[in-house]
Amino acid sequence: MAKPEKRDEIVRAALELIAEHGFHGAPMAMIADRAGVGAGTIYRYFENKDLLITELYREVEGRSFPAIMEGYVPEAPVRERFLHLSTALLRYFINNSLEFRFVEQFHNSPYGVEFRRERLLGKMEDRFVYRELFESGVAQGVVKDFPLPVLFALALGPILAVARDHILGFIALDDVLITRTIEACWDAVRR
Amino acid sequence: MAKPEKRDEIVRAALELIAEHGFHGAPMAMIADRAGVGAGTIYRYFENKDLLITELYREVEGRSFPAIMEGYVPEAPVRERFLHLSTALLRYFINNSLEFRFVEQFHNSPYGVEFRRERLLGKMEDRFVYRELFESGVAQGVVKDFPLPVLFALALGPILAVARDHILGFIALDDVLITRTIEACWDAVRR
Amino acid sequence: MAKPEKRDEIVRAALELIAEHGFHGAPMAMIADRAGVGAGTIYRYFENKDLLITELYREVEGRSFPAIMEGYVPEAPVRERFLHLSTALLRYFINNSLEFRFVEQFHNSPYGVEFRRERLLGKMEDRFVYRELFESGVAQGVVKDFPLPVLFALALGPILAVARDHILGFIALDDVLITRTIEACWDAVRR
Amino acid sequence: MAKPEKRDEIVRAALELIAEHGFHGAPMAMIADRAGVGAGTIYRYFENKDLLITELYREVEGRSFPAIMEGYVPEAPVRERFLHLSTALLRYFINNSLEFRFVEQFHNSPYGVEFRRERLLGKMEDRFVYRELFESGVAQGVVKDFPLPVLFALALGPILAVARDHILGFIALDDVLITRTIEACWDAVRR
DNA sequence: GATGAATGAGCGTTCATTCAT
DNA sequence: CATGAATGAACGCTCATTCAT
Repeated sequence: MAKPEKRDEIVRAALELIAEHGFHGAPMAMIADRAGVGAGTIYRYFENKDLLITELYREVEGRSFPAIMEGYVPEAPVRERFLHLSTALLRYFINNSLEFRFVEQFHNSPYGVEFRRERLLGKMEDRFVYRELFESGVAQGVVKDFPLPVLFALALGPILAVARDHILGFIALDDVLITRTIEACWDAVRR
Repeated sequence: MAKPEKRDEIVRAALELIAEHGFHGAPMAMIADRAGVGAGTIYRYFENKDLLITELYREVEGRSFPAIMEGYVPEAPVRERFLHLSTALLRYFINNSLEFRFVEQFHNSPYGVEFRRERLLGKMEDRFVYRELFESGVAQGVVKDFPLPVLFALALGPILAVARDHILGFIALDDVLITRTIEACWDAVRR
Repeated sequence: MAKPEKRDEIVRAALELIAEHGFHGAPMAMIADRAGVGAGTIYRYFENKDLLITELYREVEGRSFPAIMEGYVPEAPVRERFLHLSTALLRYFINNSLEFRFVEQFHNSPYGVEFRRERLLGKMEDRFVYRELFESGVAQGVVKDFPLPVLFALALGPILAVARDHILGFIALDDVLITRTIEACWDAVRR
Repeated sequence: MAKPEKRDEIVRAALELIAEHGFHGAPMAMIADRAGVGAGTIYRYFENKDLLITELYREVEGRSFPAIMEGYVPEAPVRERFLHLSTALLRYFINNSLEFRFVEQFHNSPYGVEFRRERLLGKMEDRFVYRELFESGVAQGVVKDFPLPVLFALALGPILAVARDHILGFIALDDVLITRTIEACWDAVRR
């Protein structure tokens, strides 16, 4: 087994275990086991558990970006672009529930606090598109004039909530419901 | 120190420590210490740590109910009632950040999963008012016809998000911003 | 078993194991085992392994003092006093080989370095008597005018060496040989 | 890089690291690194770490021999020869502090015990000269009639002690002090 | 009823050694 | 021959839980 494959196996195993059982339920030995790797091997790729988790987070965070940018038309009207991004994001969460649950775990953990600010300021890739979108929306007078974090809350808060509920089996989001939900989010941010 | 006082001290200490440092940062010995109680004493009131935490959760969950019900007029129009409840809830979170942070921690933890269903079904006190409100709103045609979890997501998702951001110091919610944010949430759910 | 007894058992077990097998050969679990105590119990008495070892050292270092001071006559001539102290010290080492070997291990270890200075400056109890003795000896012109560390080296270097050899079974020190050896040490320091 | 050079690099690296940081601070990987060699390569030259260290010891022990023999006159009087050897040895220790510190570490470690006997019996090169010297000294009646280990202790114990103190910076040995110290050692062994 | 000393399973991490390349 | 990635046993340490007092 070549080098990058082992790293990937470790990352995948950590993602799975943390998504399924939380940070408590993912000891290094268990991650190693699930990755088909010796316990010490993890430390060849990651200095310690904290760094494994934060690197995993960065990796996972980046993965949604291409998904939401596919078919994105920067010249389209703000509303269209909002609907596109948000629909794609919700779909991505639903179709990648491991990633979604890991990220949720991460955000509500000691690790996540330091990452919050950069997310709020729209410094991460996917947030950055949203940021630009909101800023031009506000400038054009089609989006309510709120501080960025409030707009993020209005747009993404419900998306995260319904994604969570869907993944846990409390609702079944189909195409129609997704579309309507995203449109309701638009109602929240639009002027 | 009489019996119920000890129990209360333990609960208070656990709330504080978990809110401030997360579940990791709140060993039983530390909780006992902060409560001014012997380590073994906790086990006279709570069978084990899990039960301490879930009981603490139930208690904390119930506390917001009186706060949001104060001045609530069941006969008022749906919109008015929604604005009242949501504003009161957001204010409660902001003014009781320990409780808020604990509940957030709880929801994103192995403990929280089993509690989600009853929340989603509006079985907890405060959710129950919301549930009735949404149901009558839908019946009257003033609220979008969504499954309950989606309405909860649209209404409460942003509230939780802005409360979090406020408590962490990323935004400063004043009366005006609170009102406008809640009105935006109404835009999301109203027809 | 009452509290101080457990602490003493731990200290004794650590002393034995380190004396017999060196620092490598004395894992915490083994110390706990030999002390008849749970592994975690050690940490109720000592914050960590380093502190267990340095506290053990301080304790052991102090033990030789009463032994060498017994029958010490501060008014006696320098030579007499030197012979008394050194003989008593060598006897103490021989009769307490665990302590001796532990201290030897300690001095030649990362732990020991910081303690060396205070020993050299005669700041420890037993060294302090020697220091006074040498200083008055130099003042009276009966001891060679050397820096203190050199006098310590001349007096104690051979004592440590023969104690080591005796304990390891390479020589058999009897009363006559002890006396003659100490007198030879006096020859080294006397004018 | 040819074979013997690699071996030398490994030996040098091990010497440096152990002298500087002790046995704890010299993992095989670090030795390999410092030697500019792969970790596995060490095992082509040394069966395991213990053997690397003991071989290193034998090598280092031998190095002082030429230094002390330079200018040694076997026909000179015992006193002269003693002063020559001991002065040269002390100087060697001071000028080769890495070797000195390694050897000290070694002696006070599980490794060192088995080597003590042959040293005490004067079976190693440099000890052998001393042994002969002492034996002829005793025969001539100019050296005290002690068992060999006691004579070694009286002569070398102080030398090791002052070398240690000098290297650690607690005293500054200059030519005068060296000479006087060695003469004091002679006082200890001479009749 | 209350205590807190004692416990030991389980954690994250290190490192001497092996072996496929 | 040389490599260095991989290994896993063993380490120091934590903490939920128990139980003698």
